[in-house]
Amino acid sequence: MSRDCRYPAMQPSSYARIMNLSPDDQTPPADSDENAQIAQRRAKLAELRERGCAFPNDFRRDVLAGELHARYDASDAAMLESQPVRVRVAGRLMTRRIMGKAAFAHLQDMSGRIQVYVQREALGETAYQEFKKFDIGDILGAEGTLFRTKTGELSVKLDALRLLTKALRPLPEKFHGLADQETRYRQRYLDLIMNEVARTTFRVRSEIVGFLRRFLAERGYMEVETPMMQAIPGGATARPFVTHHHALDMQLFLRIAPELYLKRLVVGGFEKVFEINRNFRNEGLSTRHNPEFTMLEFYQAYADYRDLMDLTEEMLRAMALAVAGTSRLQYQGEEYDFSKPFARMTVKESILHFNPGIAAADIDTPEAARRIAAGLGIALKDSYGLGKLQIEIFEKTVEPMLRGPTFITAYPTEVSPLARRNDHDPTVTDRFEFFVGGREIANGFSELNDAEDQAERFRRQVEEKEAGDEEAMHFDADYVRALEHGMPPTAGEGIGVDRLVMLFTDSPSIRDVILFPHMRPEAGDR
RNA sequence: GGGCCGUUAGCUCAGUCGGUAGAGCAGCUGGCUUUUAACCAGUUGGUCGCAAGUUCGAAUCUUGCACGGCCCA
Repeated sequence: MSRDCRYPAMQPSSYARIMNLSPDDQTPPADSDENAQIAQRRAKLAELRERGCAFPNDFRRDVLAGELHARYDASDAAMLESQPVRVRVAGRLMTRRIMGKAAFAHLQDMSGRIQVYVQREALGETAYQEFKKFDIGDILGAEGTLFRTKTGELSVKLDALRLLTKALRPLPEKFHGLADQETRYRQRYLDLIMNEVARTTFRVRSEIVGFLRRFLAERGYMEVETPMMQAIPGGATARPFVTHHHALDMQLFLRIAPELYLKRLVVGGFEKVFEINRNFRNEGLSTRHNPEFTMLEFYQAYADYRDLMDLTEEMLRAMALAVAGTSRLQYQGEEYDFSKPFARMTVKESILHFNPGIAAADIDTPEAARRIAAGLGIALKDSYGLGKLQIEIFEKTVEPMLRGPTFITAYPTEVSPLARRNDHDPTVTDRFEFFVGGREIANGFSELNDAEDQAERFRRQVEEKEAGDEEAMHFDADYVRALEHGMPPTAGEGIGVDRLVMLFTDSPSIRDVILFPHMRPEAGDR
């Protein structure tokens, strides 16, 4: 590695030609937030350009910071001295302490940080002066020998150091890091550079998604991808985003769920399928809702909702151990134990359990349930039947109370247009939802495979849509046709991946677990 | 959609009763060859979110708007 640039310097004129700049205007136009520090860095970059070595790409590292710590943290100073280890590391300059003719600095790469020791004597006067012009945030390549400092930190004594990428903007302050929530979301790269918590959160997210894929693949499920753009949005009750296909001159919707396509695949003979992908719902934003969010959906023929509850319990218990390393998850000051059997209750049982003042008769007729719901201050529409009233009461009084892992079963048919009716009580479906910390994490059911019943339920949804319910479903004739070809008895489930990641990373907001959460445009961007 | 809170230097934050804007970090200059929030001395840097209003005078008071946070629907 040479400390000088290895390419002959270009003439300013040729540089200007390449960059398509006029000779008088070799610096890009200043942004509105330019300041003296950025100007200084631009000047340093311009100098590098003059020398023809602004953005080299010939440096190759041979080890990561984390690997060095893993291998040599146990080696003492004498061992490192007697058996010298040469290393080439690269990373972002995060800290620097210059003491005259020598300096310490930390380089940060994807695995962590390693301290480097820069001496004028070792580098030579020219390279050392270059080093002093580097800025926090610059990307450097360094080569040297491992040693341990007086205070015991594993470090690299450098004999060569190069600037690989000039950073034009200063990083946030080293001690407090980046604290502003808005900037953390809008400029996630800064959050990731500065905050270990952010890096950990998204590594855990990646581990969870990887775990889910392996867990399902090991059990014979096949991963598939189904349309994100759909002519008829289906599979959930939600308002869709609308877009337009120009060549076909037709309206398309971003999908609100993959469900109907995955079940078409079960009809087609792919009897165990899953998809991990984005859904889009045109709703408000909150700490629990992002317009696009990630769902796992999986379907299995010759299974019912009870089989899926068992599978879910096994999945989450194994995930806790594999990802968190414990079956006791800490979330926002509460602890949830995934090792014990998960609680199971029906909707009606749970309402009675958490409302000592409500008797079974109070939620068995529409009139009584309406009185109870109104008494709870719930806004009611005339169209609400008994099932919808029960669910409103459930969501208001029961959901927030479901702290530990809990399955709720027997959802009213009225609010479950895609689920199979219960054989003994046709007013409810063979469906469950799974809750932790008062939040719905999963939703699964024995699928409705009666094409005629499905057609009837679509018709009822269309009536509600025509009555003004923008979330009600469309009639999907092709889906009914698919069912008419015969779908084996099937169970299916959706798991909200973002909410799962929130739980596993102790994140209070869904924005903390989505790399680039949706934000309103910044002022001046519109 | 409603309520409350916030927006001041690149970053983290002060700013009293309305009286011409501050610190630390970062930057710049100088010193310092085992530091680690390095240290010592000096120093640059501001559309006080935006726009109106009140006032002799507004970061500060009022109104509206924008963006964000928390809570509620």
